[in-house]
Amino acid sequence: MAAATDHHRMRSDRPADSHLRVLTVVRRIPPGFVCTYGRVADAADMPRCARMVGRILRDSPLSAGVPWHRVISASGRISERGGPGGHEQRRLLENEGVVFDANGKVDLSAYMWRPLQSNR
DNA sequence: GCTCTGACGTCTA
DNA sequence: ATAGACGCCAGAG
Repeated sequence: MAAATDHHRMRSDRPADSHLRVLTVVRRIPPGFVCTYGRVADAADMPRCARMVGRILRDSPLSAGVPWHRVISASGRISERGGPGGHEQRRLLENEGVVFDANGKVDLSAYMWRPLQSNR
Protein backbone atom coordinates (compact mmCIF):
# COMPACT_ATOMS: atom_id res chain seq x y z
CA MET A 1 0.00 0.00 0.00
CA ALA A 2 1.92 2.91 1.09
CA ALA A 3 5.43 3.36 0.28
CA ALA A 4 6.51 2.17 -3.00
CA THR A 5 8.25 5.44 -3.15
CA ASP A 6 10.22 5.59 -0.01
CA HIS A 7 13.13 7.44 -1.46
CA HIS A 8 12.54 10.45 0.62
CA ARG A 9 10.48 8.78 3.23
CA MET A 10 7.81 11.41 3.21
CA ARG A 11 6.59 12.56 6.51
CA SER A 12 3.71 10.37 5.76
CA ASP A 13 2.38 7.76 7.89
CA ARG A 14 0.83 10.83 9.26
CA PRO A 15 -2.86 11.27 9.82
CA ALA A 16 -3.66 11.73 6.21
CA ASP A 17 -2.80 8.14 5.42
CA SER A 18 -4.76 6.82 8.32
CA HIS A 19 -7.67 8.93 7.24
CA LEU A 20 -7.57 7.53 3.76
CA ARG A 21 -7.32 3.99 5.02
CA VAL A 22 -10.27 4.46 7.30
CA LEU A 23 -12.37 6.10 4.65
CA THR A 24 -11.48 3.36 2.22
CA VAL A 25 -12.67 0.71 4.62
CA VAL A 26 -15.88 2.55 5.40
CA ARG A 27 -16.56 3.00 1.72
CA ARG A 28 -16.54 -0.78 1.37
CA ILE A 29 -19.34 -1.33 3.82
CA PRO A 30 -22.24 -2.51 1.67
CA PRO A 31 -25.63 -0.84 1.94
CA GLY A 32 -27.80 -2.57 4.47
CA PHE A 33 -24.85 -3.52 6.63
CA VAL A 34 -22.95 -1.94 9.44
CA CYS A 35 -19.51 -2.14 10.94
CA THR A 36 -18.12 -1.05 14.28
CA TYR A 37 -15.54 1.62 14.95
CA GLY A 38 -13.21 -0.97 16.34
CA ARG A 39 -13.67 -3.24 13.37
CA VAL A 40 -12.98 -0.44 10.96
CA ALA A 41 -9.90 0.59 12.90
CA ASP A 42 -8.68 -2.96 12.81
CA ALA A 43 -9.21 -3.25 9.07
CA ALA A 44 -7.48 0.09 8.58
CA ASP A 45 -4.47 -1.41 10.25
CA MET A 46 -4.69 0.59 13.43
CA PRO A 47 -6.06 -1.66 16.11
CA ARG A 48 -7.44 -0.05 19.22
CA CYS A 49 -7.97 3.24 17.48
CA ALA A 50 -11.74 3.06 17.42
CA ARG A 51 -12.12 6.53 18.81
CA MET A 52 -9.88 7.90 16.17
CA VAL A 53 -12.16 6.39 13.56
CA GLY A 54 -15.00 8.32 15.07
CA ARG A 55 -12.98 11.47 14.99
CA ILE A 56 -12.02 10.91 11.40
CA LEU A 57 -15.59 10.32 10.35
CA ARG A 58 -16.61 13.45 12.17
CA ASP A 59 -13.92 15.55 10.57
CA SER A 60 -14.49 14.12 7.13
CA PRO A 61 -16.72 16.19 4.93
CA LEU A 62 -19.89 14.39 4.01
CA SER A 63 -19.17 15.28 0.45
CA ALA A 64 -16.47 12.64 0.55
CA GLY A 65 -19.20 10.16 -0.27
CA VAL A 66 -18.39 8.04 2.72
CA PRO A 67 -21.24 6.06 4.25
CA TRP A 68 -20.42 7.22 7.76
CA HIS A 69 -23.83 6.16 8.97
CA ARG A 70 -22.91 2.49 8.57
CA VAL A 71 -20.40 2.72 11.37
CA ILE A 72 -21.82 2.15 14.84
CA SER A 73 -20.50 1.20 18.24
CA ALA A 74 -19.60 -2.33 19.24
CA SER A 75 -22.71 -2.47 21.36
CA GLY A 76 -24.82 -2.16 18.26
CA ARG A 77 -25.98 1.30 19.18
CA ILE A 78 -25.51 4.60 17.47
CA SER A 79 -23.08 6.93 19.16
CA GLU A 80 -24.91 9.95 20.45
CA ARG A 81 -21.98 12.28 19.97
CA GLY A 82 -23.57 14.69 22.38
CA GLY A 83 -26.04 16.13 19.96
CA PRO A 84 -28.49 15.44 17.17
CA GLY A 85 -27.29 13.46 14.24
CA GLY A 86 -28.03 10.06 15.63
CA HIS A 87 -31.51 10.45 14.31
CA GLU A 88 -30.33 10.91 10.80
CA GLN A 89 -27.93 8.02 11.11
CA ARG A 90 -30.69 5.71 12.22
CA ARG A 91 -32.97 6.96 9.50
CA LEU A 92 -30.36 6.34 6.85
CA LEU A 93 -29.74 2.83 8.09
CA GLU A 94 -33.40 1.95 8.31
CA ASN A 95 -33.77 3.28 4.82
CA GLU A 96 -31.28 0.60 3.80
CA GLY A 97 -33.22 -2.09 5.57
CA VAL A 98 -31.30 -2.23 8.83
CA VAL A 99 -33.60 -3.04 11.72
CA PHE A 100 -33.33 -1.56 15.19
CA ASP A 101 -34.82 -3.32 18.18
CA ALA A 102 -36.86 -1.72 20.92
CA ASN A 103 -33.66 -0.60 22.62
CA GLY A 104 -32.40 1.10 19.51
CA LYS A 105 -29.84 -1.59 18.91
CA VAL A 106 -28.82 -3.32 15.73
CA ASP A 107 -28.33 -7.07 15.71
CA LEU A 108 -24.65 -7.18 14.86
CA SER A 109 -24.75 -10.93 14.29
CA ALA A 110 -27.07 -10.21 11.42
CA TYR A 111 -25.91 -6.89 10.01
CA MET A 112 -22.23 -6.73 10.81
CA TRP A 113 -19.99 -6.56 7.80
CA ARG A 114 -16.56 -7.98 8.47
CA PRO A 115 -13.93 -6.18 6.40
CA LEU A 116 -11.17 -8.63 7.21
CA GLN A 117 -13.24 -11.58 6.06
CA SER A 118 -14.60 -10.01 2.96
CA ASN A 119 -11.00 -9.26 2.11
CA ARG A 120 -10.20 -7.14 -0.93
C1' DG B 1 8.65 21.14 22.23
C1' DC B 2 5.95 19.24 25.99
C1' DT B 3 1.85 18.37 28.89
C1' DC B 4 -3.08 18.03 29.27
C1' DT B 5 -7.65 17.07 27.63
C1' DG B 6 -11.18 15.51 24.65
C1' DA B 7 -13.28 12.28 21.34
C1' DC B 8 -19.04 9.40 16.98
C1' DG B 9 -14.95 3.56 21.62
C1' DT B 10 -14.30 -0.81 23.91
C1' DC B 11 -13.48 -3.88 27.41
C1' DT B 12 -13.67 -5.37 32.20
C1' DA B 13 -15.24 -5.37 36.97
C1' DA C 1 -27.22 -2.34 33.35
C1' DT C 2 -23.69 0.95 35.11
C1' DA C 3 -19.18 2.65 36.11
C1' DG C 4 -14.34 3.07 35.58
C1' DA C 5 -10.07 2.28 33.19
C1' DC C 6 -7.46 2.12 29.08
C1' DG C 7 -5.43 3.29 24.57
C1' DC C 8 -4.35 5.95 20.31
C1' DC C 9 -4.34 10.45 18.21
C1' DA C 10 -4.94 15.67 17.65
C1' DG C 11 -5.50 20.01 19.01
C1' DA C 12 -5.11 23.52 22.63
C1' DG C 13 -2.28 25.71 26.22
